[in-house]
Amino acid sequence: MKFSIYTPSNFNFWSTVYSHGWCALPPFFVDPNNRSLRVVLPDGHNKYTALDLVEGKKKIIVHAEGSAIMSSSKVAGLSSQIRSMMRLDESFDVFYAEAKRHPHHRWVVNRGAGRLLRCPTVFEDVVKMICTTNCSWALTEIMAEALVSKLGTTVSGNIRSFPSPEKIARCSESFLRKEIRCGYRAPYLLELSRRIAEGKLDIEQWRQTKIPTEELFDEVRAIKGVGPYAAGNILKLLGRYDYLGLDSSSRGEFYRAFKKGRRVKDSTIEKHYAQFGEWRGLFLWMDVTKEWYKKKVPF
DNA sequence: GCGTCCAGGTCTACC
DNA sequence: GGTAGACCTGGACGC
Repeated sequence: MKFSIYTPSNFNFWSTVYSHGWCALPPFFVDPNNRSLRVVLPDGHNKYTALDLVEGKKKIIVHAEGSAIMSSSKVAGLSSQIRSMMRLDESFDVFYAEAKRHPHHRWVVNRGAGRLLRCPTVFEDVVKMICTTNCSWALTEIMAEALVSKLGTTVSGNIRSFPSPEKIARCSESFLRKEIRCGYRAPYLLELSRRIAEGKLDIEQWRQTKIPTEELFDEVRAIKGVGPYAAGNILKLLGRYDYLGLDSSSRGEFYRAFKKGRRVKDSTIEKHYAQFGEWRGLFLWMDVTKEWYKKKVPF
């Protein structure tokens, strides 16, 4: 079975898929032969649906495995999750208007960049973000792969889901350290998962909340293992771009692009991006990833 | 093959 | 409020 999701005129499928590293972390899977992105979406209590997304003309074509007809309510639920992941319901008009004003950023408009792919759940985004801290990207991939292969639910064949908070909450700290290879991050992931599983923390409402960004930043920072870098980037996935979320690679890219490789203080970087107001974090990310669009985005 | 060193963010204790 | 050291892993490097 297949169905379609119509997209805004300034949406670019592959620029969104390759907007950052998430598409390389399971259960996401980019199939270069079929030019598709596989996603695994939660679908009720401990049930999951695997879907292949393909770029269409002004739409995303969604292929579901098998020929069984889905109910309209199920299609609506899956479509809603995909719209959220692809950021289809957020307005980027102001962002693109600002990008047009700066010759250095006109490529952003032409490439349809700016929408950052996110996971079906905030929980998956936060866990993966913690797994990016203080390690190489290769180790992040190892941790994500282990979470899915050892704790995920089998959907079909070798396709597995990202584990639920309840599934991680039932693990021992030593299992997370040794089998998932998340080392000292184990107690952080355990505490987060247990608080959510016990109903003491609801982070899924972060995508809808109207509270000021500073307050939301403090809430995100209150999670153990989430410092300024991780919180700034989690906020970007929540549609708030007021924080830069600097790490070694984004600092390095700034030094290279604007200071001829010379190191400068973070406050200098912050001053540079202050001109972009509430979009500053996204403009920083555009500068960090500009070269990706020439090298990494295949389509 | 083995040992050592380093890079990568965050937390905690201490000043 | 600022700083130092610990946390853990993979990779690079020298032997």
